[in-house]
Amino acid sequence: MENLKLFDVAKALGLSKTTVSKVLNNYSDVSQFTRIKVLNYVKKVGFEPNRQASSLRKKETKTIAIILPEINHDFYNIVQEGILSVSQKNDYNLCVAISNESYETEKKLVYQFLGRNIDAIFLSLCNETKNFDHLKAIQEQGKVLVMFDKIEKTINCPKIIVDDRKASFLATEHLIKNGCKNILHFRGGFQPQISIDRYLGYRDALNKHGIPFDKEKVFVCETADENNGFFAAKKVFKSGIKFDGLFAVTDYAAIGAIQFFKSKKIRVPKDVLVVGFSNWKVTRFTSPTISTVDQSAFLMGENIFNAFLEEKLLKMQGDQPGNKILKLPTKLIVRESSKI
Amino acid sequence: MENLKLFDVAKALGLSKTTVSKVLNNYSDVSQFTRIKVLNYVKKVGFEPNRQASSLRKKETKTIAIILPEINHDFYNIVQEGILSVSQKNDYNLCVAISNESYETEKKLVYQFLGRNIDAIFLSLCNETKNFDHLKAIQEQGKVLVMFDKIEKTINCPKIIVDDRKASFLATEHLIKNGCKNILHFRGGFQPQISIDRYLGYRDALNKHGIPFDKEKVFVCETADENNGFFAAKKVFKSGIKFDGLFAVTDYAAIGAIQFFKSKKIRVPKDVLVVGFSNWKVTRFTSPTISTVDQSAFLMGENIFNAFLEEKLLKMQGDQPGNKILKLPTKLIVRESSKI
DNA sequence: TTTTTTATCGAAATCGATTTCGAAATAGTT
DNA sequence: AACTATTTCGAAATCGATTTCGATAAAAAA
Repeated sequence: MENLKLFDVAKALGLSKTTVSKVLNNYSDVSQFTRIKVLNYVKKVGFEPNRQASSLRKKETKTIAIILPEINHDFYNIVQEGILSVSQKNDYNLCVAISNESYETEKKLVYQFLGRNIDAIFLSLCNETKNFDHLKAIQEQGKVLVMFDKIEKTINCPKIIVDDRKASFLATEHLIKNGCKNILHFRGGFQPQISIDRYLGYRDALNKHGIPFDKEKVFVCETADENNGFFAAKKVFKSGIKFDGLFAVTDYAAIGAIQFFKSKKIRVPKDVLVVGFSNWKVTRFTSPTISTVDQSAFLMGENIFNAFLEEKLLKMQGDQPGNKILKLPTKLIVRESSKI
Repeated sequence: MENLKLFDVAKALGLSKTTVSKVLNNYSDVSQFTRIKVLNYVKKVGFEPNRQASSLRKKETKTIAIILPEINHDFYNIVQEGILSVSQKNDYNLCVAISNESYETEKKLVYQFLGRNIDAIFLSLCNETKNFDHLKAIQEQGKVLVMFDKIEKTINCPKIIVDDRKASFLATEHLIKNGCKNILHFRGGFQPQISIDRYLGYRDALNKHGIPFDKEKVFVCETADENNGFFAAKKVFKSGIKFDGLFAVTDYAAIGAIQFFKSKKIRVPKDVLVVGFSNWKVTRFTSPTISTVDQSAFLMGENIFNAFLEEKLLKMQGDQPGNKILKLPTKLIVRESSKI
């Protein structure tokens, strides 16, 4: 609480700054007796070494940055909560920044954070990011990069995602098992991996159950929001394609579609079963409530931070960055929109 | 992008570190000629002074912390977005932490951040916080404190809120003007100011329109979430109180109430008009869609950061912390739940 | 021309820790 | 007892900037 300095502590104990600092940094050349004396005193007076001075010398800021494409987003919020739950315990600070789905901003933020010597960057890519030099820069500067959710496979770093493909397979299979024969898929853009994987999972399920794939039933929702979903549904409707199920790449796309269906008196789930993706809070409150895939976001957050800790160890041993892809389990949540 | 140091820049230009640093810090004792030479070179090679070294000397970290009661919360998300929109421009970093509505955590976080010499703390209080010593500590350490949303009036610092009382007055008046004579109010706890103000706004409206206040019609929803709203509605129902309108302290309380009403075939808005508070995303997607009060969260975020900048100026002039309360405008958003 | 101001620069001290390296004391070996 | 090895500690260098203060040169005043 006060503004004690290392020197004050040392003087009070009749020791040198060096020794006190060594205790605090777990050096071995301090006697047990002295160590305990120091620790007790430090605790008593609540001394904490000045962060800036320490960082300057140790080249470690105990601060990590997270760059998100959007902030008002249930999934990312809970991921953040998960990270904070572990990072706060480990005495790390978390700086948040938003790229707003803009590559330029993303790049700028990365370099900005590098200039501040953060220890690591946790990143979920923008949809439009195609150049990855800024990511390489992170590693060239000896900082840790952990990617999650929207990742880039060609970059060597730990990656935490959910098994989108399998989750989408299960979601689609759920529709099939509930009698759907003509299942629409509203997919995301062609860029982010998650969008591709969800599409592939959809196809996997059709395959397994011998339902012929019909590319007329797949619609691209670039931003995967409610308007996108609404207009995709409208297109489907106008084209006269037969359908009795919909697997949407996000909950918002599903919501948009359902809004359109309502406007045309197409009943959900009577006429068409709908499953979304992400388990956004909203889906519990719409009517009908919407079936969806829960991505265990909190768990993802915890794993992101832990991956960072592992990576730090690797680096201390002089190893190259790890390249594990951790695929977390998902859970299909069945609600009214897909209950027959 | 490189790891240049002040010394490298100085050497390259045939100057001393001192002079280069002076240019970068706008000292007056540098000739125009030298100044331009330095600035050009610095820009060319992209030199940025080491943050930790600079902070150590200047005692300014260009980092601010925001402590929120919850994170997965539309209002706080957008406030955060607003802050970031200005802070990123001003070259500040924003560290986020969550108190989880726990006083102990809030206190711990404050002291933790103080230990890291952040320049300011932006804080929305926990509902349970009754002791404010940790807030005083912020100011005693010469750091800036800005409170918003859930504030404590007795602490001297800039405060940014919306005019909860007036907004609630307008929301309630809207119900009255639409014919409601028996208006319920689901209020928050007795602690946070916003909860009190919303309650007072409700009473103001009744007063103005000559509707007698009936305390039987007010129910406390401590956590103001959907369960709270549900059970409050249940209590109302069981008690047999007559009602034709509901003004709820939060959108979630409103949602919970509507869910209960549905279960009892009480129709919204036919039998009862409902208005919530906060304009959460959800309210656009429920059915009926829910009338609510928009709090201009983004604007609040911008104002929080600007208040910090002003405060910094005051401090430089040696003045005491300001004590302005800035009340931002709100907007009543009428949707299906209160349309007759 | 001499003296005083003013403009411009840099050497060195400083911020507050960490780390290197050597000294002193103690323990262990022959 | 003499010598080596091991503990335990602290003086001083270091991290990379900022700031103080004094030196020099140039301009202004006498």
